[in-house]
Amino acid sequence: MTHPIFVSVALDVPLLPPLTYKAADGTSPKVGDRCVVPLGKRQEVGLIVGLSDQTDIPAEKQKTYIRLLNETEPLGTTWLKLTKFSADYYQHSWGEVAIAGLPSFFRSKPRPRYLQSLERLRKPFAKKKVTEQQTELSLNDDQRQAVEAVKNSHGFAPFVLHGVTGSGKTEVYLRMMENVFQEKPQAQILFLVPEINLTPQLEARVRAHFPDKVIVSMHSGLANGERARAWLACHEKRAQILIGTRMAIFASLPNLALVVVDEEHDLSYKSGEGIRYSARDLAVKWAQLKSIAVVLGSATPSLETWSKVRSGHYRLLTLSKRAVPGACLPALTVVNPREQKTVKGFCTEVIDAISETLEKKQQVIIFLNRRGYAPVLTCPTCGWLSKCPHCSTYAVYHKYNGRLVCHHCGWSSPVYRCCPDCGNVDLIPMGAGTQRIEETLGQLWPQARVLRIDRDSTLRKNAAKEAFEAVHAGEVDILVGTQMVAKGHDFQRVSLVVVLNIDAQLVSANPRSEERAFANLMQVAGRAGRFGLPARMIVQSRFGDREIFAALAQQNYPRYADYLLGIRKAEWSVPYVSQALLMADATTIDKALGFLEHAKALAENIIEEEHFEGIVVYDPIPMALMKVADKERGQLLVESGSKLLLTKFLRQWYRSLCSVKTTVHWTMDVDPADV
DNA sequence: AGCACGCCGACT
DNA sequence: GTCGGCGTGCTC
Repeated sequence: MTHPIFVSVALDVPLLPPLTYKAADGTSPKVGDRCVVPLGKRQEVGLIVGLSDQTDIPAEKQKTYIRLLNETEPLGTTWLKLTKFSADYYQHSWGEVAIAGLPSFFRSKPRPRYLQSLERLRKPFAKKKVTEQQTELSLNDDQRQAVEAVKNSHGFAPFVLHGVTGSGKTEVYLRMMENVFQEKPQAQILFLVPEINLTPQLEARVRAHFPDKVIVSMHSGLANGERARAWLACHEKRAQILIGTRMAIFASLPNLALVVVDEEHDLSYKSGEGIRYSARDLAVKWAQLKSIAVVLGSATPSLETWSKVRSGHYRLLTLSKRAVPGACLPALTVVNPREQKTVKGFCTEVIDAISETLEKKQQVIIFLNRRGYAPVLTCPTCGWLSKCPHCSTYAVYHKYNGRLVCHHCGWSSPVYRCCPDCGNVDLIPMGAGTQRIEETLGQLWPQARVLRIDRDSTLRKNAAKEAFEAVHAGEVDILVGTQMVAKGHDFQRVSLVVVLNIDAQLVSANPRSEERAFANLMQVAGRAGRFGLPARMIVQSRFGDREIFAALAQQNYPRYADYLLGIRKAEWSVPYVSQALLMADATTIDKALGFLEHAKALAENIIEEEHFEGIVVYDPIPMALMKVADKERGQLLVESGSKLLLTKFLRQWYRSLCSVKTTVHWTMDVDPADV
């Protein structure tokens, strides 16, 4: 095919297979090149995914591309395979995945001074100052074995690096990377992290360890230009290390030689809108397509990952000891607030422990997974509750700015001076969030320096960084906060961790909520006792006899994970079955459910006619949070013991759904995080 | 997804 | 009589 006349172009349009265009005279398109094409009345950037010298398209429909964009290398075949796989697996068009994964500079029509802009993007990166002094840490046996295992692996090799907080996972990642570079100096490494702004320490360590490598990062906080620059550096092999959040999975890395997914259990790897992909799962796919090693690291791996360890598909590397000399596990106590005297929500045992810790000039962390002052405001006279006018949930009372805020749709209003129903002026905040706990701490220990860390306190740029620095500098005695306090920060003098209000997660209807509670508890436990101080962890819970606390006391993740897997297997639920969720939203729940009923009938037809026995279709139900931002939402679950069968079925079902004429808006979520 | 075409309601 | 609502259908 020396003169391809026709090119097949993937475009960022739903349900559309690649379209055929004529190559412009004198151009030599390659698979992986981008081009600007006419599409109806508009012009779009598309990706050439195929070449041919003939077509079935009638001549009057044939159009020629307007401009071939080949000033950069074409996208590689593995990258094309990865985006094609993602499109098929998550039920989108190829172009939706491939084009949408590009930075806006490469996905939009070239602006007038395109070539100059391209040159500007190629400007070399200034070496970032290495702030952290590199100290060569020696590895313990566990760490050495893990590093060796990856070094000696050949071809596609998925590993799970399981190690409690403080067991030295980061050092192991660095050595693994070092080995890759030793063998192949031009290699590229993809390092995925949950949220980059919460892990500046990690990025700094990677930079300090590899001062000679070009290291770029990719996350949603990046300006368009910066993102394009990082993307191009990866694509043109000038960058060797890419540290990024889930979006980095679609970066072009022609020399990819190792993938690391840190905190692989983290929910932020699953995209919640648009193409609902799991960057962790696609990381494994990347590695498979490239025939390289992938390392999934966590103190509390997801059950999906753990089941693959147990089935022998992933190889387990365990770091059993805390690598920091003198570090110890905190001793766990569970206290029942129903059986003990409480003061403002704190059990007396907790109060005593906090006082003792403060007297010893050590630090306390109080973990509470609920921001705001109070989750709901109520009128004691008539029973009015502060409902969000747009969602089926309550608006949270925020005292510092005197507002009611909906945490789901963002609705906000000044707090009412009196009950809007009966006029009573004494509205009562019910329950406690981080702000109220902060206030209570100030009342109980007026001399203590209290700092709150949650999404509200860290809105301002650098606020989070400054807050964490204050803790490090010892300017804080009690740190109260949400999950944010538990993520990736090493605090020097924490010897007491208190967990409030974990019970909601232990009695939730969502089967995965308990495993997340465990991950949260393990993570926050890891904040204490890192530097040789004997440490305690006290959890206030009514369910002290649950398996979760026995496993937590020993910091024994395998015990708990195997226990949960046993239950899941008996219940025939995830990860032993694969699921997909069809979600519909409309102005009324009846419309949404009506559409889903129709979708169910279509599914049942396909199952019968195409012999998809083994696919289970449930009934449409309103979603747990039925209304969000004035949209009423319903969902329909389908499930199968065979992932392959489910994927095949979904493709057919998706096609028939696309031809349903409806005003109902719907999306499909393959491998949903919550059902 | 856009964007046009098309057929029914309230305005200068 | 037109402006514009969003239902329907197509994009090589």
